[in-house]
Amino acid sequence: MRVLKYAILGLLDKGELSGYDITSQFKKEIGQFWSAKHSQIYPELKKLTDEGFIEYQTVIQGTKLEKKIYSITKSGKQELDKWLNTFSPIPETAKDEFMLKAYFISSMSKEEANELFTDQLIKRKRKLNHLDERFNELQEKIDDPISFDSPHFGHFLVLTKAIEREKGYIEWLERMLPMLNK
Amino acid sequence: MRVLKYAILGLLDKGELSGYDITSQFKKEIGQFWSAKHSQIYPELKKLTDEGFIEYQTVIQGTKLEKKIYSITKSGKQELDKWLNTFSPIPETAKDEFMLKAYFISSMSKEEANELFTDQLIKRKRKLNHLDERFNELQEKIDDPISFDSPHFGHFLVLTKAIEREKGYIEWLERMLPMLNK
DNA sequence: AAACCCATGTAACGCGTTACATGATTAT
DNA sequence: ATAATCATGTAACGCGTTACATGGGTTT
Repeated sequence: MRVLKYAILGLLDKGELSGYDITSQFKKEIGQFWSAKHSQIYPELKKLTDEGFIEYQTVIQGTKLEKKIYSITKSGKQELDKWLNTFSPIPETAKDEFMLKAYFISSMSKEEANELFTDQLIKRKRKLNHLDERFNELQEKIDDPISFDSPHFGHFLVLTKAIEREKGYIEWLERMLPMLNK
Repeated sequence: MRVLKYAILGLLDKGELSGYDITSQFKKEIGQFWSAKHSQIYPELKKLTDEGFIEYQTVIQGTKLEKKIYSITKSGKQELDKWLNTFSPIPETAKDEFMLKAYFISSMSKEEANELFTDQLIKRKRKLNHLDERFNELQEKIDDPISFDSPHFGHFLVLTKAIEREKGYIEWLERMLPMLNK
């Protein structure tokens, strides 16, 4: 399916970026739902350039350091739009290693299961706190209430969804934990 | 990380299975959170046998059809327990192609975004219905209320979590949709 | 007879991570 | 000076999907 291809096209449609910048983006906002390492990104950028979906200018940073600033082409924008307007089926499987362990709870003692779930709850709560902080930072940047036209609307969507995900996890863990305590 | 290794060990710790049976399991209960195709399972079974974590007997079905019934060894059970008792960090990224599209909402028109979100909502509701049906089927099999000791507790955990996941998705989509309508 | 399910395997290819490799620039 | 960050690439390996390949058993 080459999702990375579309992830890069989507990022470049927001603005010009270097390979390094793209790597950085995957560590931030969209990183909750998609990411890739630089070792995968650089070859993909080369491929997309060969295919004519993106192009670049070489820029000198300082005196020697070269960087390539990529931008999306008309052909690339068309390709992106095609993907954005494709309705895909929901994946059968959303892989989650913790839930795989949970499924095998009959292979654990009650104490072991309790520790596993408690550890997961702590980590999910910590993650929710981090996301809440980021949401507060976003709130300060936007003209409340946010709307479709805000340049931060995409960020708002992924942040609220990630927060929903963690809250849902926490709620479920807290609902299951009493069954592992007594 | 070889998660498939542990998925197979976990399944075999519940009972003896053929490669075909394991493939079937991934289409059912645990399929919401982990799965693999038979083309990946058969080589992995061979590898686990070589490593001494599982073993098999050949059984004749009918007159000619051979199948291999696998079971976990003591060494395999130890390996499984080690994994079950390892606390892993929450993954930074839980890949979700729909959310990647959502992040690129600024590349869509309001109408396109509305259609995308509406389509997703319909699909998530349909999935929730299927999961609810499966939950009702499970309810009939168990001595209500379910407890840690029930042989269906693992199934109960993954089903309730999958239902929570879909409900959370639906709730979030319904919260976002008004911003794409007006 | 045909369709569907049971049953096992391999081959080719693409996706993704870790490690290898190098060097410039900026902040402390 | 030193550490952190910016910047780009390749190599090796493992994971995962699609397709190729074969055949037996059961149900309609």
